[in-house]
Amino acid sequence: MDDLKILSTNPLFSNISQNEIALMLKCFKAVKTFFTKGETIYNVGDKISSIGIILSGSVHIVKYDIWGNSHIIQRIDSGGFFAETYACQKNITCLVDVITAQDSEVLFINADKIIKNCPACCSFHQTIAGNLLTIIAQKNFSLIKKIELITPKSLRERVFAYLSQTKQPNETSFDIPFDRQQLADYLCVDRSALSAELSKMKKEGLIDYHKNHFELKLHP
Amino acid sequence: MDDLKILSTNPLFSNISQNEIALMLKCFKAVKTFFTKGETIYNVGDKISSIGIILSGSVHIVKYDIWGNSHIIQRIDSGGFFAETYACQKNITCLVDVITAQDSEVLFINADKIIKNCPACCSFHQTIAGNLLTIIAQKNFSLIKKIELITPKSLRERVFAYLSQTKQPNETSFDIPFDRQQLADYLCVDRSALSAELSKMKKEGLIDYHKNHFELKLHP
DNA sequence: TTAAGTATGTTGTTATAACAACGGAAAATA
DNA sequence: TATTTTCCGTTGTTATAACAACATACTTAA
Repeated sequence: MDDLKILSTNPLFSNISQNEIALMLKCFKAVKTFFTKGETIYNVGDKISSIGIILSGSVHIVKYDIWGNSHIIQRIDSGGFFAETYACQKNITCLVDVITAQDSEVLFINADKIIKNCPACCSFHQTIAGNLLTIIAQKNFSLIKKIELITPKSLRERVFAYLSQTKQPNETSFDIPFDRQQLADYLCVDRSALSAELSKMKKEGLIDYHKNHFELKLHP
Repeated sequence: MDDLKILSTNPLFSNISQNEIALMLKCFKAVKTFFTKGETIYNVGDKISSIGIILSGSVHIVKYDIWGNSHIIQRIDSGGFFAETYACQKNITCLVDVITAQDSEVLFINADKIIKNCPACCSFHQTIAGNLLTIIAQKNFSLIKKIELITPKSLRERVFAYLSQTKQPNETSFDIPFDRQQLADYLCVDRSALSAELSKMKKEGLIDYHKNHFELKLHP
């Protein structure tokens, strides 16, 4: 069964064997549902209790602005999952739509089933609960770093924030994984303005760089 | 014992009685430690495995910029807790310092103890694990909303983002909990610029407001 | 090698928000 | 009520980044 192979690559099931996964899906009463392209899986306003894992296909997370225009804010492909933030909380309603981008198979797992132990108190049950916690904590961490990046108003501060996040401790010289346009998108600034600021910083002796290789010169 | 009363107000222990809390602390091998004012609880670079709950006193979360200047980014008072994001992940190191702002008593609970069930498989153990998950998911949610607020570059878009986050569905008229200065801080903009933009939007017929009461006029 | 295409840097203009400074209204206090 | 303080809006100036347009490498393919 191919589904188990896909699930075994999912961080939710890391350190759990395919045999154990199969057992858990029964225990969780997980439900596999087929959606045709363009179908809505979750709606704005929904109360959500299940995490969705994409077995095949892909979905879009769609957000509406105040004028009613829709914007795709995220695309999740086969093997990915969604709604974990919602499913772990009661009393909140969904702020986005989840819509299939193609014909898709989605596996739903009720978050309560993960949190509450089955009577058998099986060891892999603890593992998946811990995995879920770690996943959400990781997302938390990356959101915090993102906020640190875009909170500063000035372009120079954002560049410094990014460079200090990216560099390893005790290293001043390092490569970044973005080209200029990607870095500009990541920092939510204009590319040419970024280039201009970078070369200004180089002239002032604050940094040095060549292509993707950067160096911080903090004590000139 | 006053500690139990403080803990029972902590969201980590919601729906758990004081008697049960007392039992759990033993089960978790929770450690209470006294720190004098100015002592460092966690350092940048630390591997962290325990959540800290403040029984008395308060702590500062301190972040260093690239020049080595320190900034207090959060203050946590008695009853609050910290390091939950770090304690739920292995393989990451702490990016901040945690320093006591006054003489303080802190209770440390190893996150693994919460995740992994005790042999007794007690019911309140599940409750606290679920609480922890909910807390982190909630934080996640509020971080996402914060990012939505500060991602738009223009002041007007930020105002719209805030108003649409704050209004109830199917309501166009509502109160906001901030005065102008607080709202400006929340949106990371200048107060007078915010006032100017708001009155421009009112002139254009997009919104109406009086003090804290706002109305969205989307279809003029 | 030449040609085409892409990534990056540079310059000048413009829009926008920060900032400073002030005036008036409302609220709090005496 | 009188006085002080706080809050909010307004105006003008300035700094900054977006934007457009172009120049210059560097890459890739013909």
